[in-house]
Amino acid sequence: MTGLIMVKTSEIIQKRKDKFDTLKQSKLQLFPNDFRVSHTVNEIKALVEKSPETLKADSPSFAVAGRMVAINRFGKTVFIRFRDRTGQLQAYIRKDQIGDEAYQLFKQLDVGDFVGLGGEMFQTKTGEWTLFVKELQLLCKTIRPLPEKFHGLKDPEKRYRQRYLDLIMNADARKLFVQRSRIIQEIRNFFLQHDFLEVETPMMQPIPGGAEAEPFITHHNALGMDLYLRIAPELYLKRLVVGGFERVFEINRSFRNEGISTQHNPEFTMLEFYQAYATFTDLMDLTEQLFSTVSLAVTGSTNISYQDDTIDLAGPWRRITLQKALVDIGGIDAALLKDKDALLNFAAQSGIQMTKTGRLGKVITKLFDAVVEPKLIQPTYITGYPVEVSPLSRRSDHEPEITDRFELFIGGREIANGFSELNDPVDQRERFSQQVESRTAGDQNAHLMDHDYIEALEYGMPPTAGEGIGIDRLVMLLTDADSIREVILFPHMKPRD
RNA sequence: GGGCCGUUAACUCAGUCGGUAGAGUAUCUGCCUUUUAAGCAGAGAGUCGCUGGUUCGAGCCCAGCACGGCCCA
Repeated sequence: MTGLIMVKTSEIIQKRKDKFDTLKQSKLQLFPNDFRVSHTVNEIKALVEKSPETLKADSPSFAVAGRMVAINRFGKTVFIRFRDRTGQLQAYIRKDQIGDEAYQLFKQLDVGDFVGLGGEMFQTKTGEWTLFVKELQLLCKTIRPLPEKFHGLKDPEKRYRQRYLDLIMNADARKLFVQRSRIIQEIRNFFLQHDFLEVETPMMQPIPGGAEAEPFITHHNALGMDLYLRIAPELYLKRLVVGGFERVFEINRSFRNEGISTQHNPEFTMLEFYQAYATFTDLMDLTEQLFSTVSLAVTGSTNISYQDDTIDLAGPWRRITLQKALVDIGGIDAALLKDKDALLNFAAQSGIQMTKTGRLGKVITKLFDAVVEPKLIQPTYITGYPVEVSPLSRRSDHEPEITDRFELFIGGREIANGFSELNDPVDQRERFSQQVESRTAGDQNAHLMDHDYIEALEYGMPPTAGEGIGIDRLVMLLTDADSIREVILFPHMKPRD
């Protein structure tokens, strides 16, 4: 027995296992795969709606399959509810219809088992359309009992670790992940309709770039080198613009080696897109269109209710500079904004902890996160980001110390980040050099020098604007979810034991 | 990293002042041929997250740890 962990099996599961063994010994196929389905539940329901008279007169036969989610047993009859991918239907089983042998078999089945059913539709006394079962076949025997049907599965830990149980038990969870799929499909359609090309770029990168974040490190044995899981696809997508793909997008999984919270999962889904001959203001217009289109398609409205707020996604959205937002929304004296020490003083007095004391631009954006961001409930574009916090953005023609960049905030959270791309390779090299200096000075997340990317720029990237949108956060917004774990099928969890 | 809360039957949850562990659903047995969380009668089911401590005695008090939730950083 050494090395074996003795797990005490609960009574209820032990009884199921005993039943399982008994059924197996009776030569019954517990896992057949020869049942053929003629209709889904929804197809049958559509026929009920469309031509109930035909169903009554002609009694056509249906073959359906699904998981039993409820069983009401009487002496010689049974009502069951079963579910396939399209919906739920009631079936009625009578001993005098399916015969003694089949009825005895059915008595051995449990909620959760899969069955194949053949029969006709009829209406019960209460008028509910129900499948009158003529033939019945077990399609999959289960050993573990499902959670109780009335209260369902509530324990968040179990819902995340065993998402399949959440999906079986909770209609809301099923609905949410269908919504997520539709949101992503709508985004894809939108960009395809706007003549963008969908591409795939490396997830394993020799130099992680495109964002300020800590990467996961992995190792390639044959090459004998470390590689990094991407923190963003940005620098590869812009290489494609250099290559002549003037409009590209990637719905990408990216990875950041940071803390886990209701807003952060180590791997997350992002949309990035790049459009040549466009500016950051063009992308602001495009994003307003995108969100309105997706929201309308998925929720039926551009007005959504999120937590305690009603959010209007129909554009145009408010556009305001970082400086003005700090003064008007954050209540900071405009005179302080040019003075780093004065700002740090203000932060200290207001009880705002400033962990990183970088340069003025860093302090300003930190302060913004604390005093302005939570107040940006309605969609708001913030513009006028300093060059030093925007190492990949084009300088403003009017004010060289700020960039042609915006961030989008909705519901008090950053949803998107976009800018006119820096396509001057000389300026880009200088920006990277400054980042490397910051890194040497202790900023772990500052960019690394990427000579290969600069070489690409030296071959010439047309004027271009690009943007990244956090898909998980967008899904949260459109599904009224308060935690990122609610919108990711298998969120990262610490292993148990 | 810090604070607060949680972890008891398969699921959802009670558990008083520290005195041998409770309910509903589910399960099992019996009855029941139109139920809607079906009903009636009966039965079984627990390493009270883990490890220590205090105590005659701990689900309950104390300490540490694990996992989870919320908030803060």
